[in-house]
Amino acid sequence: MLSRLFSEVLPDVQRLAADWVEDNESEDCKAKDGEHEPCHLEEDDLDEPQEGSSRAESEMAGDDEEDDEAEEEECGDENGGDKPKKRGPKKRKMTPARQERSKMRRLKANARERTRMHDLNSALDNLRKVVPCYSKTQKLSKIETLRLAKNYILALGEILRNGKRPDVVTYVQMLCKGLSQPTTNLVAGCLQLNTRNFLTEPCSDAARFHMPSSPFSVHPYSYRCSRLSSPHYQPGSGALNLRGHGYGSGYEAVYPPGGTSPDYSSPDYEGQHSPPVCLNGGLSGRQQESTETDRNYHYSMHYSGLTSSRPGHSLPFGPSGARSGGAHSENIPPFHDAHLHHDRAPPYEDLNAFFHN
DNA sequence: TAGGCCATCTGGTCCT
DNA sequence: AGGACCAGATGGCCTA
Repeated sequence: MLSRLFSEVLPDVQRLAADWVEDNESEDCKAKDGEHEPCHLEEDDLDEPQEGSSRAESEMAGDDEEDDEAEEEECGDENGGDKPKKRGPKKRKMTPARQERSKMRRLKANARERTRMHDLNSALDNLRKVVPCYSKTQKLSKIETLRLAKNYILALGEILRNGKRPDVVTYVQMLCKGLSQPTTNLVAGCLQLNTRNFLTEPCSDAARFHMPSSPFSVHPYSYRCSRLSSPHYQPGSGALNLRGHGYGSGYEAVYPPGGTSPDYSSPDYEGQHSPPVCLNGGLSGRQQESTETDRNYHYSMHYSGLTSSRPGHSLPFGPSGARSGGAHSENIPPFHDAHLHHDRAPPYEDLNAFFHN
């Protein structure tokens, strides 16, 4: 069943990411070697960089009529002196008509290229929607989308192979492998929301906010609980350093046992925007921590809002921070904006069931 | 202000 | 010949 599930849900992901899987290593090497080598323009190209006498234009102008013959003769005569003859296609004089045609061809080619890139971006958008942690406004970059998709496929494949749900930390590690620190925090933040009940006994709140189509149960407080009550969380430090306590010892170091609900009336809760985890161990003390912190906080917040938008699901606070008297950061996009992709496609229910076996 | 990301233009190459 | 694909160059925008 799961095989069918993946074949239905992930063909696009697989198709798009397959190349990435294959080329990942080579691309990294390419990047190290400096992939933006300046192109070596030939002297002829430098003469008229816009539309004058580039070699390609000369070649593209091959659809000209009879007058070309005479022009070619001229070109040949130019080299008839002491200088050795130039090899390669002979240059043709750019008549106004030829220039016009060349310009039109170029414009058409540009339009095609634009369309092609738009299609590619559209496909990438579709890919963003099926990988974990999707947001309309705070989109993953192209490269990070591909990396995450690759990891996601590998992780799902691993699940299929083993036939059992993975350890959450391992799962997160697999997803975040090779991702940049901001993306790692982003994904971890999203996943952490959903992994709360993966690890702890469901409480009444968890039952209330359970999302049936998510691979993990959702506890809207999970992120906040961990940040507020974890002994390892320090306001302003920016990170709960999972690595510092060892992955092996587990998530519970991050999530305090019992999962006590935070005191939402406490002013301490306000403004503590710390990233959920530090999977790569590189966030603490970095300059970026505050921004990534905010970003992750936004994601978690929106996700909570998403759950609240479901019929029969209520939230103690709204997307606009109703709990804090309606104060709402301007930077926070609409609450329904960010969510886990598992919240959409019916096949994910199967996956959800799989994770909750 | 530097760096990252992106869209676009452009020319080269390959394929039909 | 024309289209698809690719990669380099460039400039704009955004963020730390």
